[in-house]
Amino acid sequence: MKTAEIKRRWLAFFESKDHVVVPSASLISEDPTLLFTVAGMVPFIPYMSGLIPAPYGRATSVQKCVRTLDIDEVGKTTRHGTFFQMNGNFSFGDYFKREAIEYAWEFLTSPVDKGGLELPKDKLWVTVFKDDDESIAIWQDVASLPLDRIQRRGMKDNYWSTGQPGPAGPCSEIYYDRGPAYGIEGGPEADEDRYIEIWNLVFMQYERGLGGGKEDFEILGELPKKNIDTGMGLERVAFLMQGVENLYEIDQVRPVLDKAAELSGKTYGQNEQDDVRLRVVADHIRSSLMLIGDGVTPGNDGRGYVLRRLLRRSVRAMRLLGVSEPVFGKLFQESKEAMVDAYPELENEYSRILKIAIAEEEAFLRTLVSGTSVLENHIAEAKNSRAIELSGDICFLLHDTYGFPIDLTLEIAEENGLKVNRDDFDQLMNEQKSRAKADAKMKKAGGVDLSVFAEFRAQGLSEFTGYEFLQSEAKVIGLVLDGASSREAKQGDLVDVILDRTSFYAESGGQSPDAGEILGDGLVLEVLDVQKPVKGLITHRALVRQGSISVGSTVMTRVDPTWRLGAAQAHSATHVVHAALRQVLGPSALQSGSYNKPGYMRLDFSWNNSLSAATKSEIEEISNLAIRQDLAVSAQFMSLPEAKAWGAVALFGETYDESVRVIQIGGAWSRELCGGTHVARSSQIGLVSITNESSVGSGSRRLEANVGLEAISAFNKDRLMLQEIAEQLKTTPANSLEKVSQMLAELKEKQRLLAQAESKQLLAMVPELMEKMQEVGKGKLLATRISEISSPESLRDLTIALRDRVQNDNAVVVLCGVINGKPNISVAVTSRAQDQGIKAGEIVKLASAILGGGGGGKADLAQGAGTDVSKIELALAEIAKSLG
RNA sequence: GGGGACUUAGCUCAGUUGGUAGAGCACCUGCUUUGCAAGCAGGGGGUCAGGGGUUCGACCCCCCUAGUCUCCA
Repeated sequence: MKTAEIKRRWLAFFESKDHVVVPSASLISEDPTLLFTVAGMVPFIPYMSGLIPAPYGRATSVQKCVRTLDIDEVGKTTRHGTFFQMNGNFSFGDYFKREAIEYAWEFLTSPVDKGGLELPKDKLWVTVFKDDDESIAIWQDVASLPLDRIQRRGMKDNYWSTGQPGPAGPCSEIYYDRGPAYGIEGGPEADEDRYIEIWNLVFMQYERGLGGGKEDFEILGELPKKNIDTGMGLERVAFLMQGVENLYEIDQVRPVLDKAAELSGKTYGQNEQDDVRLRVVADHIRSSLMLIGDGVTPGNDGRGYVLRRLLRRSVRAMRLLGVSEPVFGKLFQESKEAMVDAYPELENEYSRILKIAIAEEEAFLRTLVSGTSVLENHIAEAKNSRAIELSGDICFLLHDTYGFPIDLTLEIAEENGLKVNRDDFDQLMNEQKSRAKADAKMKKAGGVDLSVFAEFRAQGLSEFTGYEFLQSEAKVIGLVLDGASSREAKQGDLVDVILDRTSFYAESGGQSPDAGEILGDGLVLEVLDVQKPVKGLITHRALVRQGSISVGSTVMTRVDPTWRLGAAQAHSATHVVHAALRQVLGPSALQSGSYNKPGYMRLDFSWNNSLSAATKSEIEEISNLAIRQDLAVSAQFMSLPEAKAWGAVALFGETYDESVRVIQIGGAWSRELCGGTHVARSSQIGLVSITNESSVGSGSRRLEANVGLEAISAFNKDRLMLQEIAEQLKTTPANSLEKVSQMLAELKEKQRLLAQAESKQLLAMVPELMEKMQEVGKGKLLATRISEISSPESLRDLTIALRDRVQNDNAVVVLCGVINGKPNISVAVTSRAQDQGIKAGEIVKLASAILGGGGGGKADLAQGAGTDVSKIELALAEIAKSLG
């Protein structure tokens, strides 16, 4: 049975059992502490923990997941994949153990023509928590399983909790017996490779307290609402049903593996090491495809870095298989075709996905080239010094600084007959890891407890009136002082205010929060920040200026109209610039983040090269043209599929409800899903002026612009500056540029002429100075004072010129000159004199000490300076004496 | 978020404990020669990313800023 077919059956089965079918959430987790959606239940966590009331009693989903913790195990085992799909059914205070077990058994064992999977009953085993007699009874009753196929296991295997206070409970797992060829008898307790876990049923029934980790804690009591959370690994079931050996050989993955084998000329199944590499490629390509599809772009931190690693590991594995040409085009094509049945949206996204993948492949091939040359240098060096191994710090340097993978270092070193000090490398690697971890620990201390907001959220959603109104009458639902709920806040308090409705916009979608006041009878609060700590709940962080505020009272929210206009201008400008950007660069230039506040906007987007000045001007021009055309800006609510059919741009990492808000500027000219506040017509934006374009890491660029009045005042500032420059140059602003380049050219020419004249002058002095050359001891010495010299460089050049005249003799040239009122000395020694043990550096040291300063140099040339001009003759005499 | 590194001629890059800024390619001139990266001789081209500091003296050491690469969390 095809993987996509198992998925369809799953959803149909639970839909028939009155479950709401919830589409897979994005791989980009809504929870900021998680990089990715790592399990099927992640999107339901707020409902499980009670933070937000569940909108339905029972639900089902097939959730895309990415987990990279065991990335090094990929390809080596049957069941470690970085991308996988988790089939789940969930109950929020609705059904419990009996139904959960009944549904699971029915789905697994009912005949194919009845919508089930028809797994043979005698191959299924079950584990339960050791004290959970209730579950055992249900299993016997529902499935008529003999007791010897139900195994009791302890806390470690069959008890679920998050590791922290909150819901917890026993679980029951279903296993499939692959048969005696795969291991010993004795059930999952004995061999988890023969008996493969396919489904985990979690019965959340207790509230757990503090305590160490996942095994040692106190049970506080029963949960008021018991939940069911189950997860069936889609890939595992698929590989069992498809009669293949592991998850890399299922229909959604195998074609990539085959293509990689074809490209490398390898035959799968002949060599274990090559097989692992082929599986790594197949797994990583699929994960990358899905991640890019959900809007992740390669980067050097967070999610982007995980994706980059997956892509680069694929390139590395291909290279170890003997392929060094670019291959992503072919591999991604296979992966897309294998996945598109289950995820049709991949078809539309594919050209964007491929572009991003190929750009990363090219970038990595470049770093491999430069890394290879560094490695070759070190190998040559090691061979020259007859070393037998490459040191660990060189391998670490290659990995850490040049991004050159250790496996490739090992391979290439081996080809050159060198070993690698792997222990030192691992040690350095661990040091780097603990550094980063220690830092993360420090930063994490600032975590906020959101539970205080859960009770307010349970009373309902905060209504946002700010799209239509700047002011709203509202009732005070709650106050939070120093993290604790409070009845009242007095003058001077900094308080979080929760209202039943508000005209204040909370920070989201890149738009900064509204500023303004909350007013009441003798009451004035200055609103400093507006946030949504929990989905659906708006809090106002405010300072009580006058009077006091209490729960239950009626207040008026008043947004500062000037602030709001500025914010709306900036946000609409962001949409306009985004549309212009895509018009110029094409649809792959997708916004990856934004920030805007009155007068300023910032837009991050995926793109590989810096923008030329012409491109920037073009974007700016299109933006301002759209502003001048006075396009209508409208907002309307519709379903997500409707919005997508309209071609509205959805931004990744944002989560959208069933009903989404689409902002249009000039109809189809710009359509984006957005919850922000906007101007009514594009002309109200006034002006957009791009100030800067820069990189935020490889593959990601940032545009910044001034908006409205800010743009005009920035222009004014520039104009004033240009005027001042023109005045200084005694010309007009229009002619300033020409004047400056003219002046620079002139200056350069003058400097050139000056240097020429000076060197001519210096050379002219040579014959005269040569006459002062004396015989001292066995050699020649020229030690004299120069009257006219302008710089230490000239003094040096002259010294060298003189030495060159006697370069075949045993000779020393010493020149002293006064520069800026200080005595300078320069000494040059011919090679024959150096052979006699004469060192220029020592002569300078001797002289500069007499002159009251310092100096030094090498054997052939040295320079120094001092403070006492009157000592020059003495110093020269001492030099002559020392050489004589 | 934390670390490592890079930025030198139009291009690719050397520059070894701070003391004369270099090579190859490209360019210009001349000679030789008429083809597959031609040869020979000569020549032009540098705010050593920008700014500050230490020093008699900084491409080199220290600090800041910008751009780029890279690893780890």
